[in-house]
Amino acid sequence: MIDWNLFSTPAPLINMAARAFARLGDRQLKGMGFGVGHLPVLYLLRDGAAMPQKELARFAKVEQPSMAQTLARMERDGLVRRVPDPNDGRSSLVSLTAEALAKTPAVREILRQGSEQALAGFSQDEVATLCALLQRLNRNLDLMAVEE
Amino acid sequence: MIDWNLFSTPAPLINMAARAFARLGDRQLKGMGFGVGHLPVLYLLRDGAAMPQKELARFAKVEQPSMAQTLARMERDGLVRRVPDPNDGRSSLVSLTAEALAKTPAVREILRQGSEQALAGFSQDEVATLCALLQRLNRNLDLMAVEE
DNA sequence: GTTTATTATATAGGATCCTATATAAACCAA
DNA sequence: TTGGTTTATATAGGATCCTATATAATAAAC
Repeated sequence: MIDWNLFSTPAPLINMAARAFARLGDRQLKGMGFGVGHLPVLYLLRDGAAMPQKELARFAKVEQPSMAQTLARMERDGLVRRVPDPNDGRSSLVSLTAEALAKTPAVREILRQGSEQALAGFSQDEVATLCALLQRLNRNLDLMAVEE
Repeated sequence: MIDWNLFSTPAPLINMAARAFARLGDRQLKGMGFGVGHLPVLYLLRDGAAMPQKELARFAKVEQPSMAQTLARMERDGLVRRVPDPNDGRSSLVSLTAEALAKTPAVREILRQGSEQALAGFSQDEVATLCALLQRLNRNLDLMAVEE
């Protein structure tokens, strides 16, 4: 029986960590013109690929309107470009601009350093354990979202 | 060397889990007139206590303006009440209304069930390990936030 | 081939969070 | 006591996410 305690149950701990990661990430990426919401897009289009909004939303696990807004902000800031899909008049193919693409290695390095610092004192086994437990948790949460 | 992969590093897994928890929580609490942002407030004021906004923000680990907005929405919805602090003219003491207070046991039960379902298949040891690792991670993140 | 259903985006409205800054009360030092 | 600092809230502006719904183009059915 879990007690009504903010620290003995994973959800509040995960919420705190997610907000801390977002604050730090925004702070570190700000100078380069990025925000944490851009990261899944940068990751998915890192090799210069183009893909429709729908795919980006699916891989990033955000709802379609969330991705639409993120892409609108990124387009406004010159980070992505949309070209009409020649095979589907409803769809556009999104890709990073040359400027954004050029910055992805630096973003990657910043994230690597941040992750390293956040995991200071963790053994490789502990990191692997944490990731494995989080993956199992995410699978359960995905199932709960589907049910009814 | 972590690779540029969304699933081998804790941050994206934590972000996904946090959003999944928030979606589920909002869905389950909606019928009772609550949202996930209310939870730290409900927890901290669960015994009928009154405390200033500053304390609520500190314990919930959100910035003061975030707590101010959450309380404004909760006051608008009749969930909290503010009375001027007799000892400090700048401050108000926030407490739950009788209606909100009456619902906290049901909220607690809904959260308990949700947590149980999210942790389906986890042994008690695994839950404890996950919480311990998350607590260590949060301590590191707190340190990183302080550093300049 | 027209009608209907599905699918890709867009828009509306709102919750939750953030940073930066303004305001007002309280405290403290001269 | 007055003037400067600290402290509690409030406000402004914006990012990220959500649900619900509208629009437009494709696909499927008849």
